[in-house]
Parts: sequence; C-alpha cells; structure tokens
Amino acid sequence: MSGHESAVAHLRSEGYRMTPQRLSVLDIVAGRPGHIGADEVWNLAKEQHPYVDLATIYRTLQLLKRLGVVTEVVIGNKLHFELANHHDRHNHMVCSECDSVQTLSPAYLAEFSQRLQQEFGFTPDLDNITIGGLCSICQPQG
Amino acid sequence: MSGHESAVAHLRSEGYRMTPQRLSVLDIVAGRPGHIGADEVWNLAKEQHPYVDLATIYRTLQLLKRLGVVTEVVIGNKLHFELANHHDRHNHMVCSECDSVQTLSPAYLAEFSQRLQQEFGFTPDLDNITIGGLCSICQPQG
DNA sequence: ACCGTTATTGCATGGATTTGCGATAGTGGA
DNA sequence: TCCACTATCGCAAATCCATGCAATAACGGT
Repeated sequence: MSGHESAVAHLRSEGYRMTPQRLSVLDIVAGRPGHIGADEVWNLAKEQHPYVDLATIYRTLQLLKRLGVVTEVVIGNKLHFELANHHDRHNHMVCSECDSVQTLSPAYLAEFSQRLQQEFGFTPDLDNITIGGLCSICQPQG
Repeated sequence: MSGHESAVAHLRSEGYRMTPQRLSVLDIVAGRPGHIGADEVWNLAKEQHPYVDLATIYRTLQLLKRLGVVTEVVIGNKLHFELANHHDRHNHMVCSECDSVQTLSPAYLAEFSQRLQQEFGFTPDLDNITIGGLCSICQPQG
C-alpha cells in the first residue's frame, strides 16, 4: 500500500523503465518490516519470476539505493536493504561479534555530518552509514 | 625500526605464533607511509616468500586488525590497511564517486562515540570506521 | 495497435574476500 | 636438541557482489 507508487514515479521521471523484476524487488523490500538480504530478496523474487537472475537483484538494489528508495545495511560480510522511510530515518549499529543490529536515531550523527560538510565540503552518505563495533553484551571480559 | 617489535610481543603474549609470513606482512604494512591494498601486500610478500598464498595475507591482515596493529580502510570495493599509529590516529573519508581519500581527526567522532557508549553500551570500532560520501569536487550539479 | 530506440535482462565470467581441510612448522617443555 | 601439541599454511573451493555482452522488452511516438 503506502510507499512505493511514488518510487515508481520517481524511476519513470528519471528515464528508468519499470520492469516486473524491479517491481518485484520493490514489493519484496517494501513488504518487509526490517532489512532483508540480497539472497533472500532473490529467493522471494523467484517465486514470482522463476528466471530472474541474482545479478538483476543486485543491480536493482543498487539502483534503488542510488535513488534513495532503499538504504543499505552492512551486516557481517553481507549487504541488507530496507525501504527508506523518510518519516522514520535511522542508522544501524552492528555488532561485529554477534551480528546483532540496533537502530540509531540520525540525530546522533547530525552534528558530525554538518561539520564534515562545513569544514571539508564532504557530504557523508548518512542514510547508508552502518556503525560497526561491539554491543553491550559482547564487551570484552565482563 | 620503530613500531612493530611490540606487535610481535603482543602476538606472542596472546598465544599466536610468529611466522615469517606474518613478519613479512607486518614489515610491508609498517614500511608504507599510507594505506596499502591486500593485493599489493601480497605482491610484495611474494618477493620474500614466493609461495605465500593470498588467503594467508588476508588472514594475517584480519588478525592484525583484530589485535589493533593495523587499521582497515574501505576504498571502493577494496580493503586497504595501514599501521595503527597510536600517536596519530585518524579516520578516512572516501568519496564514492572518485575514490579519493581524506584523513579526518578522530576528534570529530569523539563525542558521537561517547554517546553510543553511554546511552547504548555500544563500543564503536572507531579506528576502523570509514566515512563514505561525496567529496567537495564530486558534489551533484554545482 | 505497431515500431524503433535503447534501457534492461539473463547468462557467463571475473574480482575480492572467506573458509574447509590435510599437511606443515612454531613453540614450550622434557 | 628433540618431541609433541596445535596454530598456521597452502591449496582448492565457495561466497558475495560486480560487469561485459548479445538478446529482449519498455515506452514514447505514430
């Protein structure tokens, strides 16, 4: 329901074409509350279009990321994606020990981001920043 | 000369063994002022030990990273490494458009890091954080 | 409804990094 | 100095993601 008709319009207005494969990927990511791995997107997409190739999934996800329709989360050595909800932006903290994920308000990064912009003219890709580290449970020795 | 006898001792004290391959990797990374790609480490290492395998290079670099001896910089789709100089810590801003790299004082991340620690008990891996985004030259239209 | 242009796909291939496993070689102790 | 234990290595294969290319299919114009 909600989100992605606008995404379709966005694609069209930029000269991109709307294909069943892209619609599938969009539906799958939009239908998932949290983030989802590329391989999982592929498995679900195959239910609708048995011949979709994994490369198409990757290309579509990168395209949607470039357009700001989805955001990327690095978990372990894998990429996950989720629908970009502009009313509920958030970043992720991923534990390198147990791969657990916590969400983080972008407010925590706002000042940092502004300083990079002002002092270096560098625009960090805030939406797709994943913070790695150790969660409270996995801290060294007790 | 300077740095890495202590690293050798550190390895030993943790029960790791000191092998010629590991020494090579350490020497190579230490002998390089800036960061160096895994493949480049491999090429240089082969000059000393023609049979070293690339997998050994990767395993060694990951080990040295875990021990805090080297830090990792994500540039494009490749991993680079540099000797962790505790007197000159810095992070990196990498442009996703042109792959240019700028260094950044960790002071910019200090407050952010402290808040994650205090409010979530999450310890970000500050030394290995790479900030992706667009450099001043690659900004859209302008 | 048809056509032409060209964006997109599937397939095959390639690059970067990781992992499983049997063989090898550090290291501490006798 | 020699041994035993086991961390580490080299090799091969696997994983994840990206890319080149010819065939296909969207979509705007007719």
